[in-house]
Amino acid sequence: MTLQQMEYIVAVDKYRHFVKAAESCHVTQSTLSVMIQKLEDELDVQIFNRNSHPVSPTPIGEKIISQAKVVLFNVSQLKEMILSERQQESGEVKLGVIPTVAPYILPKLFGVIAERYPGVTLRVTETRSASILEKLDKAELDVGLLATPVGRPGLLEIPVYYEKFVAYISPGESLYNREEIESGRMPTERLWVLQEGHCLRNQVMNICDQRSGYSSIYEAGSIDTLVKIVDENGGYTIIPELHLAMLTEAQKAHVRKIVDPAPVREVSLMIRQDYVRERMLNILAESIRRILPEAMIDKRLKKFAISL
Amino acid sequence: MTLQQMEYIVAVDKYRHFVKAAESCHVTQSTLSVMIQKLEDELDVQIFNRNSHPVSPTPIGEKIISQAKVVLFNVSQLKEMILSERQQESGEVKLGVIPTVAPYILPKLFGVIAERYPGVTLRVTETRSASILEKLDKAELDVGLLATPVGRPGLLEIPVYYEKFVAYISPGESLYNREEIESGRMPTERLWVLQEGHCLRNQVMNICDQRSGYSSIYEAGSIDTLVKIVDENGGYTIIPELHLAMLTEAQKAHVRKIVDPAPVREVSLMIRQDYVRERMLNILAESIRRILPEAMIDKRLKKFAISL
DNA sequence: TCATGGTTATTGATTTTATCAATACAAATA
DNA sequence: TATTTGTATTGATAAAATCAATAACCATGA
Repeated sequence: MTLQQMEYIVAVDKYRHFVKAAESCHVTQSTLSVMIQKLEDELDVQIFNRNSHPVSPTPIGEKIISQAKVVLFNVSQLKEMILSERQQESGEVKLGVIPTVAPYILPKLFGVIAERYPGVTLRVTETRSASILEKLDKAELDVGLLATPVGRPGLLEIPVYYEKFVAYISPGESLYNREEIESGRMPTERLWVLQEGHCLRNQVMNICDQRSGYSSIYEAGSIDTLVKIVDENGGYTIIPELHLAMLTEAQKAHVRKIVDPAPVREVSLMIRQDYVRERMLNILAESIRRILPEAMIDKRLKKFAISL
Repeated sequence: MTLQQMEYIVAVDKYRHFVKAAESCHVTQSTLSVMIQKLEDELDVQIFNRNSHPVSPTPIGEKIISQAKVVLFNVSQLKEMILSERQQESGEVKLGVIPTVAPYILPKLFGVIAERYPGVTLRVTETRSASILEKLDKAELDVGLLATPVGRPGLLEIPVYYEKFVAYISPGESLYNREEIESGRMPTERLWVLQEGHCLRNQVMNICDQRSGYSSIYEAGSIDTLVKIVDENGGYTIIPELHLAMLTEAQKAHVRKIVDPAPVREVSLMIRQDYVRERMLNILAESIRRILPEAMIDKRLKKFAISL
């Protein structure tokens, strides 16, 4: 029993005439005759009555034809579904990602997208929050991936994951001896932070003890550099959870959990309010989440999230 | 796109392994590989990701597989439907038919049944009502076809059609000059009727004017004979509508409508109350009705029906 | 880095199937 | 009885599915 045979019996039922039905199927009448007989043999039922003029389906043939139509309908649905999916799952997306997220997400994201959505082309710009927001405004970017909430008029935020912060401490520091560090007990005197303009800098400022004045005068350009500075010069810094994977075993020993409360940043996809490719957004969100550990997607972390 | 290919992708999705899936489909792994690639080429989508281990469907592949399952389910439904229909539409039926119905129904009934329900074998006995009822009681017959209502305990009646009576009058009779004859104006003096035992005899008695005494002393064994008797000896008789088709053109001129009210007999299928093959009954009823003019199936005639 | 085992892809030969053109056959019509 | 209209049959051919063998790929542990 084949789809082709089903098309043939549906055609003969429609035209009540083998020759006309054969034409409509773009085959000869003999093909139709043979194939329908074959089907009748296989199912061991007579579908058509060739004695009556014009040819007509038997009672059971009518039921077979009607079910065959259901089958063919679902096949056509399948094909249409593919067309519509492909349409929605293809095209170029201009994505802006902030530097303190990019190194943890992008390398795998390209692979996942290429593998799962071969029709999608990512065109990524790594740049700081302010620049991403501006470019979204000007529609120079389709989507941004950055720390939120931002609350910018005309733009929408779609939270994707929540990332905890940890402290990276030089063995010389007094904090080093604690197993965990309470958020309120982090002096800013020996703190290294990113350059002005990185949103992570502001977040770090929020975490640390505001009573003490800032005295660390060196500002780094990337988390990697920050860590190296601490290694060389002592002091401490605050780094996002995902950076742990990039530390050596020796460096991991310098990491301390921050608690009470554990600071968390919310990372979201951002789009213009008039962005219409909802499906593309889902693809991005799904693909990013696929890269991350389950726990980081948990919305319950949101309550600890800090803003700029 | 073939059903076979759909089975293949469903199997690969199930086993996540080409070799195992191939086994389950009773083909080699190379066949599966080639066929699935062919399907992917035709649809121009990647259904599976062969890089991941174990092999896994792409997002669109998942949708395709799930729709393919729907199609395959439809096909299996079709096959099961055929099995169940064939079961219900086959077997032998012992049918009893009264003599004043048999000649009009049976010749075509055999043809219709053979053509539309090749699995059904009719075994027909032509005999009078009382004998049919008896044999139904003793389960020597499965179904009876006779004039109703009978109202016999343990038996069910399923009305199939309604047949008018007409008068067949010798040109010598005074009634012959009327275009139509009122039921009440039919004297029994010159009336020929069937032998005792034919239910039609009783029905005719009911139609005719009861005030006059019966004087016709000859009783015929069949409608055909009755008509010939009238042709040869004068007088008149009453015959069922379906007999008209058996008259010559000359004889048809001797036919007069009976009106006010037009007498009608109800013809029904009868079965034992415990008869279980409901489907077979429908087949018989449908096939009989297929033989008759539309008008005779009209239930509105029931109100004119006469009983024994 | 190199084998190794497990997995899928490729290939050429072979079998099976679908299709066609031509023609036979059957039924209805004139 | 011829004729027309329609379906079945048949033998040849083209297309396809399948197989066995083997290549290519890839993760993983030595």
